Amino acid sequence: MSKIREGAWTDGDAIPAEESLAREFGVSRMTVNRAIRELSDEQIVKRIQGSGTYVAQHKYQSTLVEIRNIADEIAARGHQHRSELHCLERVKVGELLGRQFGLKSSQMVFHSVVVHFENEQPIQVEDRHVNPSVAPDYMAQDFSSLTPNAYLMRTAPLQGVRFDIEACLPPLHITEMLAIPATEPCLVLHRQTQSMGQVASVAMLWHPASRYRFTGHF
Amino acid sequence: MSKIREGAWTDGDAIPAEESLAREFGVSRMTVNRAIRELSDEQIVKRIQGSGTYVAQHKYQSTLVEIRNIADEIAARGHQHRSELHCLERVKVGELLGRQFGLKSSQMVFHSVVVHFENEQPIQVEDRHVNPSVAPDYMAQDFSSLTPNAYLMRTAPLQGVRFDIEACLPPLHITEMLAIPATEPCLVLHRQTQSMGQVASVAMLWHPASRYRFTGHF
DNA sequence: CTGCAGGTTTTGTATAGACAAATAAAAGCT
DNA sequence: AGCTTTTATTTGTCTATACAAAACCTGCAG
Repeated sequence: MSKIREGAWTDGDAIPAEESLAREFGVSRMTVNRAIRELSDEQIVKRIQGSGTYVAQHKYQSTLVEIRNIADEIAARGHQHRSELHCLERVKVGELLGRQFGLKSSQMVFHSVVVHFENEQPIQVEDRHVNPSVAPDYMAQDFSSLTPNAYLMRTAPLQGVRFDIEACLPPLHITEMLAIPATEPCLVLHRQTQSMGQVASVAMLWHPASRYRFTGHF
Repeated sequence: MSKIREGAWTDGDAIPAEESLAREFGVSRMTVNRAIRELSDEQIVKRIQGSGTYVAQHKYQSTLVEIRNIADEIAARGHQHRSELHCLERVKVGELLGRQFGLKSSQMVFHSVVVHFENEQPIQVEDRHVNPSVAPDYMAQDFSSLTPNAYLMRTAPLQGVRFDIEACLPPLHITEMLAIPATEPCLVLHRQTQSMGQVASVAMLWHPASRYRFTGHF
């Protein structure tokens, strides 16, 4: 019953009351209520109890990119996923990373580098540092069968994520792992996850520009 | 009536039927129905007509990037926005773009190139093609005071957006407009907007890697 | 055992009615 | 006029009922 969408009410203010709409369309008020409530959920109209409902002028042009676990993403495309562990070690966190973790620069964290393949083509280098107080058994995992991401997800309840996406010319060792020429830029996703009140993990995800893009629709 | 949220049903499969929940909590089935429908909207449970409702095990680690109008974005940072019109013309749409618009390759579309500045530093090249049947007055606008984006938003009701983000080494004329060296990659946002059942606009937004990133949190 | 038919369960949707809560407008008082 | 009180309007929520649609289960026939 939402033929109201195409309705030419496109303006800044009021639309008829529920009761009159119900009479007009020959349906009950509950039905109109639900229809309008759904429009309200979609930010298309704004309802004010006691006053009326108004069409929302903003209609944000906000489009959204969804960022998921790389293994799930590849599986959703119906492709084959494989990963290669290049490095798994304990290292000093250092100054810059220490600030992100909220640790002293001399403290130790886990560090892993995993290359993810989609149909045997390298598509992501996952360079990750993990807070040992959140995932003490990190070093004992078999990351060829379970991605670090999936392990952390099941081990530590995710509380928050901060991330940003940038373009970058990759350093040499990244170009080698991705098997790309040194002149090809990368899409880099930085992701910092929080769990149990601490920074659980700081990851840099490198994707070759020629083989990867973030995509979405609305 | 959604004290079901904290409920310790956290598992992979089924929860009681609406009727039994209604009896248990002493409310009507409609109320239970609405409560569960809202949980379903939030992807917390999955409902299958004729079968039952199941708690969704995924609980996606989906983090979201929001993409907005560049002028609003800069204003939100408290910085000064200015734009420079480099090109405004009618051109043949060509084959590749024609497919995106759903037009024959000989038909004409509007084309504009605008450079956006944040605090007098070039931060985005907006290369845009517009379907004249959606915005016939496009050429008559003053794009130094109003961004093409904002004009289209107010002229044509936005129905859908498709986009993707990629890293790219820019062509020469882009590097000149952005005042960056030829070796610096760009973050490119392709955006295709739909309005009134047609493709209204196809835009390529070029950002210098050193001065721009998409960012978000959750 | 297999396959089909029919009945049962469960969600999806619509209806009419009732009351609460918030806002807006009108009336009344000083 | 300015303020308060009352009244009306409008949305928010819940109830009890009814039927449709999809999935599941059971029993029967072959």
